Amino acid sequence: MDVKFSHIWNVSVEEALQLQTTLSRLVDIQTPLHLDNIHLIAAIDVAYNRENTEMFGAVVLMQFPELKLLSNFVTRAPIVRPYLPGLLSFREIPAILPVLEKLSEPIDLFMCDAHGVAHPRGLGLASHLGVLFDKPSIGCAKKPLVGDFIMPGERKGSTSPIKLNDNLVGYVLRSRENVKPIYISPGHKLTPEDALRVVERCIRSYRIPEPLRVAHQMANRARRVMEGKVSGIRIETFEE
DNA sequence: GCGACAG
DNA sequence: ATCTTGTCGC
Ligand SMILES: [Mg+2]
Repeated sequence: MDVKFSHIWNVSVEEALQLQTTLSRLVDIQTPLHLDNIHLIAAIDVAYNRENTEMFGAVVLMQFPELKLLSNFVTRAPIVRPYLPGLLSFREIPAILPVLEKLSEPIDLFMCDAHGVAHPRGLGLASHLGVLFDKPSIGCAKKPLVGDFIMPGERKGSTSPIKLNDNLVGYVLRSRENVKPIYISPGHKLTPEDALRVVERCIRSYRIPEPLRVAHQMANRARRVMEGKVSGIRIETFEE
């Protein structure tokens, strides 16, 4: 899979903010998505080691709408930037970029554990990734970042709009009855309603949509398996 | 100046 | 995000 736009990642905070503003002009949340043409979803998540020195990324390919796990790709990368609210994409995208560029499968849509346009400058991680690869993307976060909204009803399926400066940027969705809701916003190439529809169809029995739930598990599994190892060689330590 | 603040 | 066992409620 090739990127449409590419830019350096080791930039200063000021440059990162400027890049977001520039790239946000390319974001499209107007063009409707034809659900019938969506067959392959790539869900992405990243896990960290306890020392906060390494990231383990997972890209899970799931068949839609059957939600059948097709494949999983993992990566390992050093943490080079601290976490700053609003700049998450500059920290996590570099870790998974290598895998995505090597993928040959025809990805129809990205689902990310982050926000899309519900972001201070309209370019959350999901939007950033969507623009770079020129593909539809959805942001599905566990906590709000910006925007105004009221809590949806306690019943599964209840929703409430998220507004940012009078603009609709997403929906809060109660994916499970009496359980904290999730925050959905389009990343790129689909509308807020489309993003909500896709996520709703990805909810199986848990709060987190199946693709992201599995990606989260795979990222953590990769950490368990790989951390402590060096270039594929198992290192064992024994006490005196 | 204060509070908010994805992962 | 990560550190962690039991406990309460649906
Ligand atoms: Mg995550």
